[in-house]
Amino acid sequence: MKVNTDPPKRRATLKDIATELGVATATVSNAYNRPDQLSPALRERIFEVAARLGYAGPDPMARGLRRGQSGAIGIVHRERLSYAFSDPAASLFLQGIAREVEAGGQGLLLVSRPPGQEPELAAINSAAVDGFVVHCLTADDPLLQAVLRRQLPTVLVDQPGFDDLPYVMIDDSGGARAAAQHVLDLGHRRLGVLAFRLTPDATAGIADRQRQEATTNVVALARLRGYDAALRAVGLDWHEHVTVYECLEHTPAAGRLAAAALLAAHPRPTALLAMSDQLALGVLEYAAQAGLAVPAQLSVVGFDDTPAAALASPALTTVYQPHVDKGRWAGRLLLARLRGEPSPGAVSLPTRLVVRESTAAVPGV
Amino acid sequence: MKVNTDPPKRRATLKDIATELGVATATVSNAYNRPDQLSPALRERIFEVAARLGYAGPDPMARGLRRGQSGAIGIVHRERLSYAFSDPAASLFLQGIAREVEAGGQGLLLVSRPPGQEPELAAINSAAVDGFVVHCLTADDPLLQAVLRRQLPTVLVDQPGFDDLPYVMIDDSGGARAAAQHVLDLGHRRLGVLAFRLTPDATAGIADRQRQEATTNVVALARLRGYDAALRAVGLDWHEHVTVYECLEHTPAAGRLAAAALLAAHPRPTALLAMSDQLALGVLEYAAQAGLAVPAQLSVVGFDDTPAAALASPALTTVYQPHVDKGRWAGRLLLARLRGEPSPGAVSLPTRLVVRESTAAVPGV
DNA sequence: CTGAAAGCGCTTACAG
DNA sequence: CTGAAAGCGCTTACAG
Repeated sequence: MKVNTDPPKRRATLKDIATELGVATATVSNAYNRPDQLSPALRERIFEVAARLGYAGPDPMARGLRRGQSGAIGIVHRERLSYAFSDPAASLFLQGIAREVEAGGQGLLLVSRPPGQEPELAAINSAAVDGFVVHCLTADDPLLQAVLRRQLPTVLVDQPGFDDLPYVMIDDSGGARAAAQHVLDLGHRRLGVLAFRLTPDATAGIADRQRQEATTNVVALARLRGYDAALRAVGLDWHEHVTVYECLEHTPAAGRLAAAALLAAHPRPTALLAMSDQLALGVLEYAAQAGLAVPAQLSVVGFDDTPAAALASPALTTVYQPHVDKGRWAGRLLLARLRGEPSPGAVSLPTRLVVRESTAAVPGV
Repeated sequence: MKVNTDPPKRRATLKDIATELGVATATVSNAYNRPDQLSPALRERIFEVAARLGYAGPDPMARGLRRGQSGAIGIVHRERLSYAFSDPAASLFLQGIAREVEAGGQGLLLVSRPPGQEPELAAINSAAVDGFVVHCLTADDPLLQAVLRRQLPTVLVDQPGFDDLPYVMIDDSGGARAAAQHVLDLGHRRLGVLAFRLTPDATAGIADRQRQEATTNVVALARLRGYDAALRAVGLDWHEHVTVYECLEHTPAAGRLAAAALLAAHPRPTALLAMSDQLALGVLEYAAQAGLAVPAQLSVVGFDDTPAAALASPALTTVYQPHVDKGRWAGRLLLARLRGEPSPGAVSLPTRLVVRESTAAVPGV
């Protein structure tokens, strides 16, 4: 039922109500924000007029400007906006943040990253938030620079020790080391690694020694070092025994491509270590399609232990990391800063090798 | 490296830069927003001073107030914030919205819903957004009322024809009808339905005739009617052949509870129709644990066709709905309103029965 | 319990 | 190409 047939005009404001009622705008504001500051009767009259005038309630932007806070937490990562809902590991992590943030009634602003350079920064510059959680950006990423410039409380995830900002991370090198040691224990000596992008400007492909040494991505670096530590422990030389392929995306499709390239080498690697389950799942797909039996002819290890790892066939051997907890800690650390409460400056969470069906002894050993 | 050793003071503003440089604030503003309005040299000088003063860039809130827009889209649903990342169907839907929204550089604000009544509305009242996408709220839900009061461009999802707002929905009744007809064709005559909450104030349990007739949840209603249509088509009476159990949450755990209640009846239902895959997965879990063979002793049909449906064992027969497309359309409709472009007032998307392994002929027929 | 005043930080016509 | 002025809509001390 439409009652109002007047032409639509500008929206009613606090002031309109104040004028209508002959009171100060402060009084109307108080009706909304401090009920104890005026008589119940007056408050009622104010709400009545507000309803009649179709007042939408105090404008969040004006209130935010005045109060100096927005009530939202910004989330920034390298990928497209939709990645937050499509990548299993990202979803788990964000679920953790959400759990912490929802308790305080804050909103979660997923900052967009449209293709192209300038607008991408613009999204960060124009995000009306009280603080940021930054996921997995390298120190030299312009996105991180843009966030830093905002000078808002910020917590870094998977990016330790930058600019005195609090951070939460996992034991990447320990997890990677356990993964490599596992296949080494099984007798494998020719290994392939499916790595994340080593630098922000990466291109997909085999990463040679020089490329590996240029790595700025701390997560990738920690994991490479972890793998290497396992090799050293048994006296094996990294460059002699390991080929690294750099993947641009965390998707099974990228994993398939990497597997194809890695397995084309002679002699062929007998074990592939992937830096994410999504990539490892792609290896499984490629192997199935290429007629390579896993684990009989090829061992595969993932990283993350997302739900899909256990459901894959064969079930994926992988490194568990506590995604949800990582998110919760990121949320907690940021909320604590926002409230001026004390909190740890850094949180490091454990990882753990989960052995399932995708790894076995190297053939003929 | 810390250079600044002064005590921290208030953050620099446009005005500080203008004063420092002896120009008008408008000029500084133009340096950021309209590069063509001033000489490159002056613009450079402005940025230099900005950097020296540690200016964080134009304040998003002030800019938003002035411009009358925030650059963010608000998402509202009934569940907790983290549900967006934990429920597979919700994730797919949000992924669709994100895809549309990211192209325009907007952010996505997930509006929090802390427990309790007042603060829950407060979150909606204080969300600095340009418009809302409202997912699956009944017409009588206070949350929806709060959104409407904001008088922002809004699109409704799975909630048709309310207050002239544009909406996108799926063919719920057609999908449900196909599901019921499928089990009817297989000879089943005693059916159980695992339904969503029928009204906002629902409690979990068997919903009797009166309760069913009180249904305000349009999705649940459309599906109940769809199931019923299939029964009518073969001359069966609804209340004689169907028991409905109302579930409060969309989780396997809720599905297990419902299955336990539904299957405790004598004679026992031989087919269970669930309004979501999550619930159906719970039925599968319960059946496995109770030693009931699916589909030999019990047929199960889901709704959604989330990825888990195909991976379940037995693979779940279910009704496919285009979650991602639903999100994309919701995004498109809202963006079109925001831009003043013409767009459809309503979009209805098809559903489709996907027969897999969880349904079979009723025993002894 | 109520109200006048200042100001949050910016952008936008508009005049020069 | 540059600048003075108005105002976006609100909240917060503060005075009465």
